[in-house]
Amino acid sequence: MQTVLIVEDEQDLAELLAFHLEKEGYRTEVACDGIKGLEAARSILPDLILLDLMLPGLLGTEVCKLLKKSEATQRIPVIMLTAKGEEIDKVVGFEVGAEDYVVKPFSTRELLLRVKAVLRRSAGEPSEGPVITVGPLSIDTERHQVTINGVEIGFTTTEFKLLHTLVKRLGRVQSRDVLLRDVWGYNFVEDTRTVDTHVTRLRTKMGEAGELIKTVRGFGYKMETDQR
Amino acid sequence: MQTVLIVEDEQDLAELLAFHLEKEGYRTEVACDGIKGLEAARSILPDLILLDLMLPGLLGTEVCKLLKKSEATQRIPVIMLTAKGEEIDKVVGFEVGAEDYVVKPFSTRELLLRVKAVLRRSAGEPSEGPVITVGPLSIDTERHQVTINGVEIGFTTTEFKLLHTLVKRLGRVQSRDVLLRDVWGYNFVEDTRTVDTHVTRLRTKMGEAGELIKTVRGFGYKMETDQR
DNA sequence: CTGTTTTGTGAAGAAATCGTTACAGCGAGG
DNA sequence: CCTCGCTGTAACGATTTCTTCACAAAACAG
Repeated sequence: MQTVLIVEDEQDLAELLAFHLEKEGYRTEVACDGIKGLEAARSILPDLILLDLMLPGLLGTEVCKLLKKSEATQRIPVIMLTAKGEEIDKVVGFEVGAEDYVVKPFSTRELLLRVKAVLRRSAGEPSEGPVITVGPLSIDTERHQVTINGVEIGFTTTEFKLLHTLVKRLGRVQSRDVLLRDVWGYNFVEDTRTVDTHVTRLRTKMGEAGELIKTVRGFGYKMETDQR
Repeated sequence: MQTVLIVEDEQDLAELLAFHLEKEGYRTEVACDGIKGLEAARSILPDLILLDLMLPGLLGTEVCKLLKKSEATQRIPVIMLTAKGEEIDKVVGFEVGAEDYVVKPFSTRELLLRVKAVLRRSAGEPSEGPVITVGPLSIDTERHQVTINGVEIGFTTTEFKLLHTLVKRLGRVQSRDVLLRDVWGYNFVEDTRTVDTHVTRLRTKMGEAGELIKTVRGFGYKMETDQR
């Protein structure tokens, strides 16, 4: 059985989360501020942490950074809970190293899906460090720097986030919907070519490495694994 | 056929929703206030409830809480309809255990998509992992990849969905109607050879493994279990 | 064995998706 | 107030993919 640590100061919400997660068969622990969250994480070593961004005592982002610094807790995946308008950019840009994030108010369904997805994944793959490399492409999430064959390339914020999201989910197809939600923060959109346009821009800037981004017709895009 | 209960006091909206849902092939029931909604839910046990937040008589949140308390209705998913500005911030759906929520004014399309998503999930194909294997055939839904004896084969969107559906329901015959509904999203169709054509293409691309797809004359197609 | 129904299949027109370019709005920084 | 860079949208082909249709093949019933 897997354990989920919930770090959230609104008691109601924390309880609800715990309720739903337990209904799905997870064991849960709750901590109501940043410090306690950190302590709890270190002592019980949960399989996943749901971390509120706005916390009394110690901000969620700080907690997350600290977790990622320590050997013991480094590999525990973190899903950030953010209110709309809070500095999602930082979380997404991944100066913080969270696996995923969800914007409040969110639906039970969505959160549970993400929890499941993250847990399923973390079973196999090691969670990566601050620098991710795919073939000739290397992206440093802390510095917001991308190099291809050692040459640094300038990307805009949106481009970087898009690229990062694709790389982070290496090999897995991301639908336009998902990308719009995770990169752009749109909650619901019908039919836009925005993603396509940005992919084109990415590919152009990436030169040859642009071919790493593969179109999956009818579904979305994915970053090619370099193994071949 | 699945039933959706609509609990909404604005008659116009309720009718509009009912109309669209029926067009999509669902049966609908309408209740115009909280009390009646609760009664209806208990007597007809719908597969899904669309629940307005602001209801005369009994607030939507209360209705939802009560539903979740009772054994019989506990598992019925609820989608909350909330007006903008209503205390969504309190994560309306959450405190009360709703599966999802939609903010008014919403597009019909959006609502329908959510309804489908929720129902699909609760109708529960066994929540399979990302990779399914049958004999020499292996399909990875996350990567959108199919391999036969280790060799990757390219499938188009529809082909992939069709194959996935057949594999998901291993050994069970799927009628053309069902396939058209689940793969193509068509609701009412008469006599089309589209499915046949696609099955042919699947078989061709699959080579020897194509024999795994069996024709059940007069009924439809099924994916053979590999034991023999 | 024969007639009838159902399924397989190839080709061609119809439709959908995607890549790309151009452009206008917006905001930051001078 | 102006300029410049970033973004999202629209538009237009170019392809790819889907659907339909016609006919062949196979299964079935009597």
